[in-house]
Amino acid sequence: MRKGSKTKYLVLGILDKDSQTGYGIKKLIEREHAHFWQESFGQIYPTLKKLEEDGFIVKLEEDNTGGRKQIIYSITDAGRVHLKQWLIEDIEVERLRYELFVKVAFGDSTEPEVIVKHLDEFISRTEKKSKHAKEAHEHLKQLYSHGDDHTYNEITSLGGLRFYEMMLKWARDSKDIIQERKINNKNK
Amino acid sequence: MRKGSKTKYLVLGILDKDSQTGYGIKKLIEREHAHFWQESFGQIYPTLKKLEEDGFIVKLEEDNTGGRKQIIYSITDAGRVHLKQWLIEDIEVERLRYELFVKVAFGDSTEPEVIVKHLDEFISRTEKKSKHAKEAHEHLKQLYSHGDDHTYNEITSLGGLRFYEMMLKWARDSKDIIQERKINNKNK
DNA sequence: AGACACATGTAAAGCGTTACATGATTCT
DNA sequence: AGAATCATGTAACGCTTTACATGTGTCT
Repeated sequence: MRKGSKTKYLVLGILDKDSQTGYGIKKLIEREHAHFWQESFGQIYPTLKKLEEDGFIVKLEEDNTGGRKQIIYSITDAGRVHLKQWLIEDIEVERLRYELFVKVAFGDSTEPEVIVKHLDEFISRTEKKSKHAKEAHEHLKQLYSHGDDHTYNEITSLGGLRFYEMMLKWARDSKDIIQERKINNKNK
Repeated sequence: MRKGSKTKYLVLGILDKDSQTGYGIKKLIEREHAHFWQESFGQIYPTLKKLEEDGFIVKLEEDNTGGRKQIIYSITDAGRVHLKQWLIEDIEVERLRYELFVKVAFGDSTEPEVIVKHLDEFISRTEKKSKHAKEAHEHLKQLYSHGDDHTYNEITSLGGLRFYEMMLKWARDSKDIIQERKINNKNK
């Protein structure tokens, strides 16, 4: 029941779709999985080394001849078996840490204006993410209607989109409640 | 710009509402902040020690006389200043790790039934949490209508509730999409 | 020329969970 | 009597981020 790192499965899952460099894996996680997962270079490169030692991936191409240093990795059959095995296992990690919620929960320890400011900043940050997620989701939906199936990406991007939209609505509603109860009614 | 641990602020924020034991702080985080934050004993007790050394909290009462060992901590003025300072600072941590999304995203590497099973299990886990969050939120709303103001707790619990409801709807919709596209249409 | 993105990798430091150790009280 | 909960605390281990080091290619 030990909760080991999931990094290797992220790497394996990505490589099962297409061969990639370590850098490419990192960028892909940022682009497609950022709503619900994140990894750093400091974890990806050592993981890649370890996965190769274990025979789960191989170096497909090492472009070192004068040009830019680049190592493209590819998944092996053993790697695919290992990934499939993990996909069947029960889910262990459901963890989220949102500092905004903590600060809002402690609102009574400061001025309402401080909390409203955090909510405003959150709203503008999240509006960008939401817009981005919407575009990505529309794109994937269109690919499907053109016969190019990315159903699982479409579903996860839908989750990201709905998450951002829900959070935006929550932040706006919360702002309204605080303003109504704590700011406009100060002359109570 | 270093992202230090937030544990001490959680502790301070909770103690600013009421004096507590370390155990009580842990339980309170589980009860009221679990939707968006979590802490372990292994972090709370050392943090309490450190906060006392720094003069941000004091031992209010040490019930050690024959009875059950218990240390109640209370926040100091210096602690309140420290907390208020942090509440003004910009938000640094917005991190979530949902293994379910990773597994769904890698759906093509396994059978659709495997993904549907994970979604089903997620739905039953989340239904419980959602129900619980709804009750907590209703309770806080009622307290307000009776003149007992817990606005900030009400807002954060609303966030938790909406999060679970959104996730439930997403999981159900996703299941439908997978069944329609991947399972019923196998005879394509 | 300078900024930025591509690309790989290591080391240090700190974060955080889990397991362990210990014991009292309350509930069934 | 036994299980669950209350209660405190430490140690080990592993996870994860951040900073650093280094260099190429592309765009303005």
